[in-house]
Amino acid sequence: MLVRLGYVAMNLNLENCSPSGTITVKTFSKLTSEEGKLHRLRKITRENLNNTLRILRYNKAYNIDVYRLTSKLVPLATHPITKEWDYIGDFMDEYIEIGQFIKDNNYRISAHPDHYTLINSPTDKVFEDSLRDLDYHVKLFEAMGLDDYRYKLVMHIGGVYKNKELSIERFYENFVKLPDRIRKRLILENDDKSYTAKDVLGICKRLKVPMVLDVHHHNCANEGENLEELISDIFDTWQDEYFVPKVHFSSPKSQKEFRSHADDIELEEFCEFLAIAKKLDRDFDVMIEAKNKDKALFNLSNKLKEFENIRWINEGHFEVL
DNA sequence: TCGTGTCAAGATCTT
DNA sequence: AAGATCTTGACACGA
Repeated sequence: MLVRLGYVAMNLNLENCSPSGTITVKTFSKLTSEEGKLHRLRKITRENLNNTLRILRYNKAYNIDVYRLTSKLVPLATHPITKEWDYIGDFMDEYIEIGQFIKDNNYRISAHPDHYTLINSPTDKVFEDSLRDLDYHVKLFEAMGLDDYRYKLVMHIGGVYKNKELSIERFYENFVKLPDRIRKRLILENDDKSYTAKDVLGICKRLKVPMVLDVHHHNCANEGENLEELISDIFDTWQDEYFVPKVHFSSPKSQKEFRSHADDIELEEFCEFLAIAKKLDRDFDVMIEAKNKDKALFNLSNKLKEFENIRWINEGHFEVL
């Protein structure tokens, strides 16, 4: 059973390498000339794209194949205030270079629109804004030349709006309404409050969409069902996919702040999950979601070296025997 | 330069 | 009905 590790957006080992630089609307609005505004947006975007490439090269050096792009690559991209700006056309060369690097190395790259993106909202405006945000993510992937069967966007189901059943129905309705080029990118993840792994599994089966299992979220929100009984079906949602199943993993910050992410990954917990997954013996990828980002990945990976039943291949790959 | 309040966005909980 | 909270990294501003 081969397992690959990945991390999210930021790299803490590289200095001055944020891929998420931005500007506030307030500051942006204070700029007087159109030229100055454009200059500022372009400067930030150029730095973000450059730093993304630096991170990807770093990943290459350390054999890390799995990585999530930040949603903040382009500052204020979906805000009406920048509507006139062609953030794709202005950086076509950079997008192509990043995309080519990803494809040349056969990396598994994803993105995760944030929790304001809610396609099951009963409010039209919220749905429209969400559509614009999804469109932004998809445009970036398209500009990078990343196809829709390998390069996915992970999304949650959304709000409950006092009636879960109706809200799931509205999710189905709005999901099929999405343009093909957006819908085909989407895969779904259980959240830590509203939609449990069991809920999302049902939705994924019906829509024939792969499910990302978030182990920590499952521990936060479940109705007594355990992973052993769900994981086989969850992994089966990846049957026809190019990549193996993907799992998100984080550890609770504390007993009191259980839902918050800890700095690092708790080894024991992680091994418990490996034992559950080992029963299926299917390869899968793990997205490490810890405050210490890449450092948390290395911390975990180094500890796994010590185990007899693990054949450590490199920082980003190991085999469970 | 550093510390801290604030920031595009929605939902949900609290009052 | 209005306001606080969630959650987050980074900005922005004032000391």
